[in-house]
Formats: sequence, structure tokens, C-alpha cells
Amino acid sequence: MTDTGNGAAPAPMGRRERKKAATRRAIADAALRLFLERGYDAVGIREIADAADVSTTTLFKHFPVKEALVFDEDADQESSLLAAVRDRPEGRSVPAALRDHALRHRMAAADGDDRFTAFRELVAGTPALRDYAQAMWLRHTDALARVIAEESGLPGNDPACTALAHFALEAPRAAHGHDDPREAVVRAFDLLESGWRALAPGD
Amino acid sequence: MTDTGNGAAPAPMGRRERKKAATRRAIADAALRLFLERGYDAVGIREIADAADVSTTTLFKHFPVKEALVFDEDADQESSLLAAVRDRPEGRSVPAALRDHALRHRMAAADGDDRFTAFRELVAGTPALRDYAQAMWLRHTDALARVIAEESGLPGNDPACTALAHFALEAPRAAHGHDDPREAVVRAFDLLESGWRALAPGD
DNA sequence: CTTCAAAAGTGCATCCGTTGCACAAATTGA
DNA sequence: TCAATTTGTGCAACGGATGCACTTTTGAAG
Repeated sequence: MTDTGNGAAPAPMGRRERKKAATRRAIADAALRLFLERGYDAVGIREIADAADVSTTTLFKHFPVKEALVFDEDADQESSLLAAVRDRPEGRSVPAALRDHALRHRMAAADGDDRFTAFRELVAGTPALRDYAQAMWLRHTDALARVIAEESGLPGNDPACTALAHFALEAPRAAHGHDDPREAVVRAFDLLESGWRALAPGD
Repeated sequence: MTDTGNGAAPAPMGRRERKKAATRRAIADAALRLFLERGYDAVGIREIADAADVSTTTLFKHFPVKEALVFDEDADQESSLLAAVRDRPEGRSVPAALRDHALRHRMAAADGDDRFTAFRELVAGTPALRDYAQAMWLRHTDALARVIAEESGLPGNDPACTALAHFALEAPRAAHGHDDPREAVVRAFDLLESGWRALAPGD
């Protein structure tokens, strides 16, 4: 979770941006800790602000709504997903790029991570968070579909693009129950790969 | 007031239920009128309650959240949809029943109805309503998929059921842009019909 | 270094959706 | 007629979110 992946970007952040990011993290951390301790609905905004030692106004400058405190990394995940398709190596197909991304990011925290499973239970057990996550997922598939359309030259509203986006985000979910999740993901994407090749040869 | 005292009346609804339905309608009508006049966000709950001459407490007894005021007929539409599949004539296929229902209910208000287009613009132009409608649509497809599974004897989580439910609710949407929407709907359902027949012959 | 403007944060009052509570009125059944 | 349930009311309050005026911090220009 606390991964400031600095593979090729040593983060040229000035002191200002660093402090901003720090308070943001302080808020999100305090919020998640309290939520996990006592449940989402039992923790108020003012309380979180106190725990992070900021005012409620500041809190809402960083997170537009309460639910966003839980899905802190939403924006990062989405841009990382889109980048995986846009900046894929020359000659690599879109489904292949999505498979790589899924194996690298989605499955990492899947096995045996207490913190992560607690997080999932928190979301699953809170209607407000379930709804928010669902809406988030739809936004991601939409954005992904648009990028796929751009990259493949197909019309933006082509059902094939939305379907591929849909399946690509669904596959890691479905693989969770399997004994070997990684294998299941690879299989699923092989299926998409062959189907996609027939439609958009070369991309 | 108006005493319709009738000795052996079949009385589908008692006086009480009728009054309850009346206040419900009064609230929903007042709300929709105000929303269309001045926009969803510009009208407060207390104002609507005033216009309908009830207290806010009473308002929330009828509608759990503000958005529900707009989608008043949500529950009715869903049960009507499910009933169209469950109570379809003997020997009629599921897709055919869905097509009939779509042509009868979904397209009726589609052409040239000022009131209806204004309603759609209201929803489309209000993020909160868009989100709510989206979530509603997901609930409907889920419920429909379960009924289809029951009726066809397929396992409840069979992708074919969810897919059929998805497409059946999507078809009327997609047909809106066409010059002849009814024809487009018929075509779409013909497609579903043939595909379905291969999977569940007899249902 | 000084100065200045933008950014970040604060404190406070307030709005608004929503809920809980105690209570009155209507309705029903005995 | 007398309870008991249902339905509606008035009011106060809670929690989220916003607007405003204001101070502090920061980056950079002069």
C-alpha cells in the first residue's frame, strides 16, 4: 500500500508539494485506521480531522467526499491502468499489456495480506462504500474503453472496446476464487487476446 | 372526505391505503414540478414538503432519499418488468416477452413527449441523479437475471442470464438514436432470440 | 534579502439531507 | 367503548459539506 514506486521518476517535488502529499497521507492513514478499528459509519469527519491534526476544511480540500478517504489511490490506479495501455512496448497487443498490468498490480496484494483482506471486508460490509466502489469501477472501465478505442483506431463507442475494458477489469476479480489466481488470469487474457486479434490486427 | 360508501365494493384498496397513495403522489408531483422549474439542486427537502403540505418526516416515510422523489415509479417498473417474464403466455420465449414489454412500456413515452424529454434532461444534467439512475439500472438487471435463471432452469450465476438481462435493458436505450426506434428494438431482440434459443430450447 | 502573490491551512457559521424522539390523530378490532 | 396499531406531526439534532474571511507558509522575482 505504501508504495511510492520510483522506478524512473525520482519525484521532482518541491518542499511544498511534499508537505501537501504528507498531510494528504496523514489524513488518509488516520481515516483508514479509524475505519478499520470502529467501522466506517461510526467515525465522523471531524474526528478524522482531529486525528490527522487538521481542520475539516483542509480535509475536504484533499478529499471531496468522505468515501474518497477510503479509496485514496483511486486516481493513481486509474492513470497507471491507462498508462499501461498507452505506453505499452512497441508491438505489444492491448490485451497483453492489460494482462501484464493485472499480474503486476492487481494480484500483488491478493494473497495472504491481512491488511488487504481487512480493507476488502470493510468495503464489502459498508453499503455506502460498495456503491462508491461500483461507481468508481464503471468510471474506470469507461476511461479504459476510450483509451483502447484511441489506441486501436476503432470508433469510440464500439462495443468491442467497452467489452474488452469490461472483461479486462473483471478478470482479476473472477480469478480470486481459483486455487492458482495467476494462472486463471493468464488463461482469461489468452482468451481475450485471440478474440481481439481478429478484430484489431496489429494493435 | 368524499364518502364513496359502497356496501359490497370489491375495493382493491381500503380508504387508508388510498389516502397514503394520494399523499405519496402529492409529494412526488410537487417534487417533480419544482425540480423541473428550478433544477434538482436548487430545491430543498423542506420546500418540497411545504409544497405538498406535509412534514419532512412524512416525506421521508414515503421516499427514503431525495433522489427517490424523481424515480417515483422505480419499484413499479421493476416488478412490471419481472412480471412480464414470469407471467408470459404459455410457449412464449423469454426474449419475446422482454421485447413485448419493451415495445409496450419503454417506447410509449419516447416520441414527442415534452414532459418525458424534460425529465430525461433533468436526470442527465444532474450528477446525483445520473449516479442514482445508474445504480438503479444495475439493480434491475440483477433482478431480471435472477428471474431469467429461474424461468430457464439455468444456474443463477450463468453468464448467459446476466448477459441477456443486460442486453434486454440496454436495447431500448441504444434504439433511441435511430430513425425508427421500434424497428431497431425488434431487430435487437430478434438477435437475442436466436442466440437464446440455442442455449435454452423450450423456454 | 526583501517583497509579493499564490497556495495551503484555519476557524466559524451555516446549509442541507436525514434521523430520532415524543406525541397527537386516525383507524381498526374486540 | 376501550385498547392497540398505524400514520402523521413538530422539533431538535446529527453529520456531511460549503462559503467566507483570515493567517501562515512557500516559491520566486526583483
